[in-house]
Amino acid sequence: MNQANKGSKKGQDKKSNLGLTVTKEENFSEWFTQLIQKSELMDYSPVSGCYILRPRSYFIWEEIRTFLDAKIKADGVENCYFPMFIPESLLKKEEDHVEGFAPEVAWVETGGHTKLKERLAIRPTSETIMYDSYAKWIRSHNDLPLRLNQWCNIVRWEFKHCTPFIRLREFLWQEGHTVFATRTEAVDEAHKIVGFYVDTFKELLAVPLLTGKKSDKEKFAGAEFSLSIEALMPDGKALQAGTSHHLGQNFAKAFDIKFKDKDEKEEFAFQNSWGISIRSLGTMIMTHSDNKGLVLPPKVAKTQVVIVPLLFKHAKEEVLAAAEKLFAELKAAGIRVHLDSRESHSPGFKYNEWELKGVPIRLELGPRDLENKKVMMKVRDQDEKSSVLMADLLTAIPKELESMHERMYTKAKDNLESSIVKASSKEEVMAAVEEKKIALVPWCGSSESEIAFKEETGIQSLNAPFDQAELPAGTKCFLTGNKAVRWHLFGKSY
RNA sequence: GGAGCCGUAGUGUAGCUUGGUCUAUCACUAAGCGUUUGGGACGCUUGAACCCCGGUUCAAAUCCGGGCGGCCCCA
Repeated sequence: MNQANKGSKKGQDKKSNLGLTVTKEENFSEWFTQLIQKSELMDYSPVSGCYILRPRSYFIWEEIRTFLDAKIKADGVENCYFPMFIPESLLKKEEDHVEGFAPEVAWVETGGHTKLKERLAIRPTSETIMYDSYAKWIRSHNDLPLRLNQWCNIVRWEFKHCTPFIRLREFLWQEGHTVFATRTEAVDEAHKIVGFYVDTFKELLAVPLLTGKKSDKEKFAGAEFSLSIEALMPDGKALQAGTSHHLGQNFAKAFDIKFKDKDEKEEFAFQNSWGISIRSLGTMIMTHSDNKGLVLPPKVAKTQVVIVPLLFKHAKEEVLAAAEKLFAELKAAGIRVHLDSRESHSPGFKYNEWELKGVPIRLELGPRDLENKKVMMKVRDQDEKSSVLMADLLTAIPKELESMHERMYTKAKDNLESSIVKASSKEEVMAAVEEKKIALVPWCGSSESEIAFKEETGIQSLNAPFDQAELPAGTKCFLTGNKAVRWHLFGKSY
């Protein structure tokens, strides 16, 4: 590497490369890269843009999946699995859709040594292959609604620079594809799904979101409209963390998804598609972590509590026995606990290591503590340690985990809210972005104005917030000076 | 879509300008043993590297071409 990561930190051993060697503030992207590698979340693979999810991060994805899966199933969605290969002819059925995805589709052209008659796309998203089947399955209004979801991987061959968890060539996601007899039902569902996503991010990841409608330029290829959840990262860039698209009858017409209604009249169906991806992890990591390493929301931490026994020669046996007893008790209470009784490392080393890995609570147990029937407790997002009676731990720990989650969410929410500034001109928007903020502006919504502005400044539309304050009569668009039709968020985006 | 920088053990690096003395530097790390352990312990021992392909040359980590990969800036 170069100078960028040579920067040493005061208060830290100058020789050690074990911890982070840059701060979040001075070099955000280097900080992120070091963080996710050193905390053993992720590693690079031999293929550019394709990354390895190690157990510590895959666990988080599994938790997200379990949580959201339960929500959508309770709402009536069923899981399924479609093939990852899509014949070229199918992919081309909806015009806007192909046009949107064509530049980044990866193709399979040979099987063994034989050239295929028709090349196969590796799914960049599954609308086309799923709707081909939907057309066969849906005959009558009795077949509706059809609400399927799949958890899978997809491939989009990005040519921009890839970033682990954020922009990848292959990634994990869920994609829901639903079909309704009426527009109202479909539109209602599209909004309901956004609510599920907001809950998931809040309850599990402690990440607050901006919910709203995408501009015409930024909407999904082939959609009538797209709803999105956006998070704000510490470098001032917004990150689209999930989307819920209402497809209207566009795909139904292209794929001939028709049903007979009660009057025996044939109608095209109304559809939605919606998804969140592994990107949610990137959002969470960037939002909470600090210069000591990861800070994991307790609910998704693979290890919630680590016990570090202080093994002095004179009292090793007693301390170790007490630590093992404590470990067994916490485990029995359903807490994900790890006992670090390695004798090859000093306690200080272990403290730093577990902080780097983001473990929410550390318990230190030494001879002095043992005498007093206490342990030292350190919560990851707090500076001070506290001494807790062992007898109180089983109630204290769940409480601490809960309040840590609350603090993380509140801190992120305060930051998000203070980062939105109202603006009424190009210059004000640019100034806001310069300060790592995002701007709420009155806008006319025209794609031409957005394209030109993005070309000039790199600033784009994010979404139009659902809770819209009323626009004062005669408010002008911040770009064109024409009549503004809504408030819209603008900023830099990943 | 354009411009630039870079690629040496697991990590960070020295060496490249001016080819040879490189049997490749230093630190961290890893493994083993011993002494240690309340915020990144210490000693000894042992491991481990020139991105790939081609070219120039008596000789390539070093020069040239291509590829692959990484970083970063602009749009």
